[in-house]
Amino acid sequence: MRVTLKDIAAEAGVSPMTVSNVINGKRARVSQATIDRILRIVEQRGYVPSASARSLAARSSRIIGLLVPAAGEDSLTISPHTVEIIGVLERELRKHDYHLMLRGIERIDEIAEALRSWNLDGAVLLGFQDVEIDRLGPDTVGRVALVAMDSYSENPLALGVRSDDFTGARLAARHLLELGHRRIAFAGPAFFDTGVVRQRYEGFRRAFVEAGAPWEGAVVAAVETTHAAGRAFGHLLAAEHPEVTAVFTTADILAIGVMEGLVEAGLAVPGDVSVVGYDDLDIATFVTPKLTTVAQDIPAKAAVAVRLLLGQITREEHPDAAITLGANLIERGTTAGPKLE
Amino acid sequence: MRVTLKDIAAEAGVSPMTVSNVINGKRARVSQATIDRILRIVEQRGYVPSASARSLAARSSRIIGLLVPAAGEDSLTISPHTVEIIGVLERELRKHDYHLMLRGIERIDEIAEALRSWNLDGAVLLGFQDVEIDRLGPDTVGRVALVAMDSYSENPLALGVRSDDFTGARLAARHLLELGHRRIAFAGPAFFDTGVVRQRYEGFRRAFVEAGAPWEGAVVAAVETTHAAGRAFGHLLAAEHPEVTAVFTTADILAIGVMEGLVEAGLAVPGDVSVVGYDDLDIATFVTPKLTTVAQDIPAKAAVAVRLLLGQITREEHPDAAITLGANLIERGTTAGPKLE
DNA sequence: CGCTAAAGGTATAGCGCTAAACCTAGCATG
DNA sequence: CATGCTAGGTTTAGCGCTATACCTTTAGCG
Repeated sequence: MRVTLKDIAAEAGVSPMTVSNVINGKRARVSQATIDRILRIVEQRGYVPSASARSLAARSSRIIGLLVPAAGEDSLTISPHTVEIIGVLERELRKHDYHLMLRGIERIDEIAEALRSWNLDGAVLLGFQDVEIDRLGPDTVGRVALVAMDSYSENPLALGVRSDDFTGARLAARHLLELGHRRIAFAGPAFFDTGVVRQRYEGFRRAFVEAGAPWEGAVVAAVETTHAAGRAFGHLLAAEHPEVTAVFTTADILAIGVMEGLVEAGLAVPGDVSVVGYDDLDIATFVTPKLTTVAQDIPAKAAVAVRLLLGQITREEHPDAAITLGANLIERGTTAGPKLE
Repeated sequence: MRVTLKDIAAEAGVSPMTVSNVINGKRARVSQATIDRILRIVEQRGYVPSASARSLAARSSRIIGLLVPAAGEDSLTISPHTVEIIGVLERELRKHDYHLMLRGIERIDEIAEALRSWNLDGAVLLGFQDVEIDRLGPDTVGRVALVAMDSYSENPLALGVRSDDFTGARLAARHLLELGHRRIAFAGPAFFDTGVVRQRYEGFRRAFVEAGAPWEGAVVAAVETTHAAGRAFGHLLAAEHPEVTAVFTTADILAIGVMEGLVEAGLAVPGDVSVVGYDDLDIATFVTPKLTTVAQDIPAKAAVAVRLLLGQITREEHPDAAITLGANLIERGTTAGPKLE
């Protein structure tokens, strides 16, 4: 049989409530002698509190949900970028004695279900579109602390944490423009009207304005964030857009696909076409030449998410709203001046 | 206030127990009319059962722990290989209405704590050493279903699921030997005496025996499974082992590091030195030339883990013990015959 | 001396659910 | 007619914990 609070209490000769208080650190009204005695017995008997009983009685689970979109039969698409976030989230939460529950979300209303079923104290939304986050209402969310990674949604129920995508893209585009490129492609997933991609798109445009470069030089393409789609886009560029001398992509994996596609089509990187990625994942340095890319501080992003989450949970106040971290360009080997004709 | 079973019961004019039975699919002794009425009300009121109350009353949480070693201040080291596993685990478990709780383990006895605190129905051990798994006793584990990924531990409390590492390494080594290589390096983490690495090491040796090649030709080195360590090893090989014409590594990331190190030292891959990786991750095709590597069916591995887990949970029987899946060699561009002198 | 306040607890009443045992009406059966 | 069986439920008694309110004893103080 399980060792319970009652057992400890009986052995220590106090009421269960006192043991509960000691274990939960509410020691103001307990004598030091009693505290020591209880802790010794707890240790000895290997008592571990029942989390379910706690959640039930205290109406708080100390679980944070990690909610990730799951497309039907597919398993979760966890990008390398996401993995790093998960690792840091777990560590930070564990430090504060919270637990992480991973849950794939197929339909958006499963969010509410997940939150209520487990009495989650909070949740991190990872990889949702802004439109989906916009849809969250007070009825679904309740009094749960919510943080949305890489979101620009204005929904006050889910605080956004993101790096400065506008600036990141602007720096990348400026870099290409300064190198002398004028016909530049923008390749990213098809959500130009909202969120992260929108920001990067706008940053990209801004650089053109700032450089006084004609916007007609830009080729904007919707390309899925996969290696395969990037490769196909590389082929397409080579075949149908010979005037393009540089490509900005919204993800390293996409950039690497594009590189491969271009090379297969007989073009050199950066000799004929320059390529810029986004995220500065490890893989950026695995390709030859090494990928020029925009770096964001992913561990910091995750740490901020936890801070925001716990801020909402412990103080009842709703903290300062969305937080935006920096982004900067890492120049490596895939960018150079355009070929002189 | 939360909508509870009682509320539903009151509205439907039945006892809470009947509602409970209907919701849990134990409908044998309930009339169809009552079932329909209850389900309609549940739907209408948006009733979501409280998981904590359930766990407490039923002594079963429907949570599976995903336990991963966490080295102190570092965040979880989740390799790309691991990520894929996590995604599949989540999907398979969700299908069966189980949930996944991610937990970093710093000291081995935290496993017991995690299991008991949340009343876990089972757990997947990901990334532990065989020696650690060997140490798990019935007292720590209790009646919890345990599956250890990539383990060769004989501990009957934690069923191993792995691919055939012996054969994988044997195929890789045979490939190199058949190409004519005789001075071959084996590079892998320093756990030669146990588990996965042991199997691969033995498979590697076996290939030498089978080919009638002199074992003196082998150079066995302990190299951490990181890009940086691989790169350093590449340098070392070039400087101190010019006789070596091929390298077998226990991980793609390591192989990629070695490639980079060799190239930096002025050697060509595969012109001067052939390289073989392990896992066939996406990154294996990102490098130039593309990496020859040993592939394992990772989704299948995860699916088997879930099957084993649920088998233990639902039927009380302990299933058939460890399961080993296949492994096969993917020949790409990093292997060729040794240079003729 | 009477009163207050602090220290150090305890008692009560759930949290929301489920396992297990029990109940009852209605019908068939020998 | 006594009996058993079945369908369709209900009752009881917790699971292990915590929030809240309450109760003593002792010392301090004017």
